[in-house]
Amino acid sequence: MQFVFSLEKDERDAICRLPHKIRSFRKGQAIVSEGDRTTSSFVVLDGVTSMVKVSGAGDRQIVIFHVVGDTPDLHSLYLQKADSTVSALKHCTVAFMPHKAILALCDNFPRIKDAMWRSTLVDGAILREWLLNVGQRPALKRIAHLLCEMVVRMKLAGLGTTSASVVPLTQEEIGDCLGLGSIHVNRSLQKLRRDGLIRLRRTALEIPDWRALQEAGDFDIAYLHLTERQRHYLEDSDN
Amino acid sequence: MQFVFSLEKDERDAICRLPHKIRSFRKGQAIVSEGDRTTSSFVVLDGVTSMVKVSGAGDRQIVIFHVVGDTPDLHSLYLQKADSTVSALKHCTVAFMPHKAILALCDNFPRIKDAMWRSTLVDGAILREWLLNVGQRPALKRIAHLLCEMVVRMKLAGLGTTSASVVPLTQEEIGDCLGLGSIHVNRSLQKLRRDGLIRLRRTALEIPDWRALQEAGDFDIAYLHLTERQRHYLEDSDN
DNA sequence: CGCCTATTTGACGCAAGTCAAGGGAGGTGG
DNA sequence: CCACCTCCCTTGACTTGCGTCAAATAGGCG
Repeated sequence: MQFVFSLEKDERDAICRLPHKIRSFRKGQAIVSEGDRTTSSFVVLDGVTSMVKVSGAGDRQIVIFHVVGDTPDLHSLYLQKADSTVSALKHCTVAFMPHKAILALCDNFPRIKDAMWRSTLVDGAILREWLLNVGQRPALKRIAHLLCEMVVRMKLAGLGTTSASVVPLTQEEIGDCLGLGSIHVNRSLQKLRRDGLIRLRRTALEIPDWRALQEAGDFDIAYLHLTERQRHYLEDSDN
Repeated sequence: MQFVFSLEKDERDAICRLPHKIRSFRKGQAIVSEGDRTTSSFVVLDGVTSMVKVSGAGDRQIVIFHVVGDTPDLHSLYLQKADSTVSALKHCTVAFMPHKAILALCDNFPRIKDAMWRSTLVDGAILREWLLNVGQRPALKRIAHLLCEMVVRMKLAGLGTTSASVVPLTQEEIGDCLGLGSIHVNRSLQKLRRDGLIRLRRTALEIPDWRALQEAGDFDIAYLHLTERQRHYLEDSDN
């Protein structure tokens, strides 16, 4: 997740010099489809992407989302065939970089390779927490938890703060993240509002009491494995 | 997952020459606990391990299991603090290898590093499928799916076949994998039996019709990202 | 202004959870 | 070798969180 920021200037420069092709995607458009064999990975320059899997019955599960600076399909470096679809949650622009160039870069800059590996490991840690969330927590906590993660990760990407942020998901999409129906999501959100834990109007989210929401969502930030630098960034920008 | 088998002899030898300490764990014993800062990773030599997360309310979610040849906590190489607990599902023996030695090995044998990275990516792919399973599929399919994955992965590890295998989990543990209560697991297993999809007596599992069970569980093996070699191994040993 | 998509509300049904109480199979010790 | 103990598994009765169907309302945006 935003692994770039744990690197030194020369390393970041090297990444920027990678051959790349910039493309934009409309909301809902697929960037990589399940079953694809890709020869390049991409970094999100703007917008939010979701990784989705579909069951045989046609039900959709969003397994993770990514924001500016993230590299959603880095795993395609080693896993030939995509096992899920990455698509744009809102209008996105991304930069594709050929696998070959990335691998060559990794050879020249071992620390970049390490940072990339680490970033895929953090995605794994998020996945584990989501599985706990979906498997064990009741709807209200699930939603609160998702909101917490979203706010933190958006803030790390320079979008919004802990007290005022944006939810780039429709209620149906929230349901697809959490294994809930959209109607139930709606009613649960209303309860969160009634309890004074959030104020939410359309996509604008306000959080009157950040600590209270974290508790309601059983949210412990540890699983995001933030670096020293990221943790400071969070604290410093906390009003 | 069993990344060793995609390597050449000299590479495997180098891994075997790693300094290591062998230890055994009783069923239920923790090998790594959430919050631990470890300085070594381990490979499973015998038995089955589970990675578990616990919610604030005390509910347990098994997020992945590992069998002989797997390296459950390779991610500790880059993520200092364990975000989940790894424990023995049955009596286990494992070999601990210091991080330093592993990293040095990675420098000398880049292909080992790649294989290790890849193996953590496959774990991620399994996680995604589990999230889909728990989030979207009804209890019966969830269980059938889990059984399918278990049988395949055990078989790859040289344990059991597609038609006769062993389930190293109690019904309660199956429930913890799937976000289901143990009573419901019990009733669903009975339905699978009534439908002739499985025969299960204690831990001994027989599968009369492998294809039928796969369909019942909406199981598509693609997400395991088997190597050429693994795929051949599966086919060759099919009765 | 009017269409389209997202949110909201209501009524009803069901899959899965919970509580409580047997039953069986292995292991252990006397 | 039997008796007991301890896990698991099984069964029954009841509850509930969440899903589903259907229809109304409310914002964006062309």
